[in-house]
Amino acid sequence: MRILIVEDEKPLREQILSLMATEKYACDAAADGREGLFLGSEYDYDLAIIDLGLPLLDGTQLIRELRAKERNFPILILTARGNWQDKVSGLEAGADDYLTKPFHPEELRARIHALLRRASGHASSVLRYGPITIDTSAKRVHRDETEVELTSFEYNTLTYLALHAGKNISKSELTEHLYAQDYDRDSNVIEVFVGRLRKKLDPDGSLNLISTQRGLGYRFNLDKQ
Amino acid sequence: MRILIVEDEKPLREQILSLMATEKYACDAAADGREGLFLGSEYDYDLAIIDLGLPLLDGTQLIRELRAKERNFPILILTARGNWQDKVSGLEAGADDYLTKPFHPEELRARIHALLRRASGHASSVLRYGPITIDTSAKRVHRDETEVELTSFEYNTLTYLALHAGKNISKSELTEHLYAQDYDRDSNVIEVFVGRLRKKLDPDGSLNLISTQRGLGYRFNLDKQ
DNA sequence: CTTCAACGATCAAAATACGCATGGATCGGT
DNA sequence: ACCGATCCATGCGTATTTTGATCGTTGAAG
Repeated sequence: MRILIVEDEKPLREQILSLMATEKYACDAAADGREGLFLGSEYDYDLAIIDLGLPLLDGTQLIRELRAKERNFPILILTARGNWQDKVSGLEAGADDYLTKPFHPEELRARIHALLRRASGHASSVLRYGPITIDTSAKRVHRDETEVELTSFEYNTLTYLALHAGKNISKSELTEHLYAQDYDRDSNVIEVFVGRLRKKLDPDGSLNLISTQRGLGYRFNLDKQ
Repeated sequence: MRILIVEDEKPLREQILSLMATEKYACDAAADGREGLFLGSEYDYDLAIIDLGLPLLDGTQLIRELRAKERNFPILILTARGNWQDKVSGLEAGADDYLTKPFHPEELRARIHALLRRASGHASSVLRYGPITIDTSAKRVHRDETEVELTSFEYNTLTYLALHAGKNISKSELTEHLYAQDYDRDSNVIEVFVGRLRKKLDPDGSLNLISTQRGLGYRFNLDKQ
């Protein structure tokens, strides 16, 4: 999952970044509205966290411009306590949720979870695909009642593929969503991780868990239940 | 739009109901959790507003049971001021948003807007041409319910032709769009790929899927639906 | 009606690109 | 410094793409 953070106050920005890091999300950060607009236009994020009070380009305006450009990822706005008018204008501009500063880190974590979950059209935090079960809040994976130990990259790769079950996901889409900015493209990390996932989750290939569409990408083949 | 309201305090319930009425939403109201569960299981709502502190069946539990029954409409929860733990557990149970009581009516209106917009924001990426179906986000092609496996060049050729259905597309236009830089002209790759597409998608020629305009190019013959 | 030339279709072989497994290097946390 | 996680380089096997040769079609001219 790749997340954009637009926050001008450095301490808060750093705090959010480190929180996101513990969650193993790939993050890009911008310190003002204009930079945020640039990044948000450039990349396809899974979520954006935007402070409404921003230099150079107001948060509300930033959201409007992003939405005008068909950027449809969920947006969580941060507002100073007390002025609900801000929240309302932000939501009307196209944000999906808000959080009042100061906030409890745990709450931010929960809101982000909820937004990402909702954006992928899944209500419950446990995803079930036949014998494969992914608990996104505990970040644990089971196959037929027995837990499968995954590293965080293996987990992220699996989740991204599973959330787009049935779709062909290109390797570049995967790297874009699993890694932060500028990543060396000519590497075969993705192939390695897909290989590991197959070995761990479907050693004998009987599930045909992840199939490769040569030249197009990978596809997660189990239906959500 | 049909909305479910589960709120035990009558004055607040009435207030929400009248607010919804001004928005022209169709509403059902329940005064306790059990009634809410009954209504929520029975009908397919577009959104639910649920107070967390409910008699007979706790709000969090109610949400969990609804989600377990595959009720995937967005849920907005109402909580008493101050205890963010409630919100968190509600969101983890499968809610999408919350509002702290007391709230400003204007704000409730905005949140509901945002949720409904998000829920319906599923722009279909499926192109349908009679029996031929192209899912551009999954990069998969079907003819009459059965999937047709295409290689990436076959897929690209098909999509370009389909997106310009009814028009004559010259071979040079195709090469220009399918290949990066100037491509060796005296080659018959395009003919080969058109041939493959015809064979895979319309083996007996009954659809007249792609006709050739001698000297002009090719034409995709099905109308978009 | 036949002939001819230009164009397109088809096929199979050759060239290429792509993905996979493997093992070792490097990174990062404890 | 250690250990596991992640990343990278290599070579191999194979699906895909490309090519070139051949054959079929078309439409116009003779």
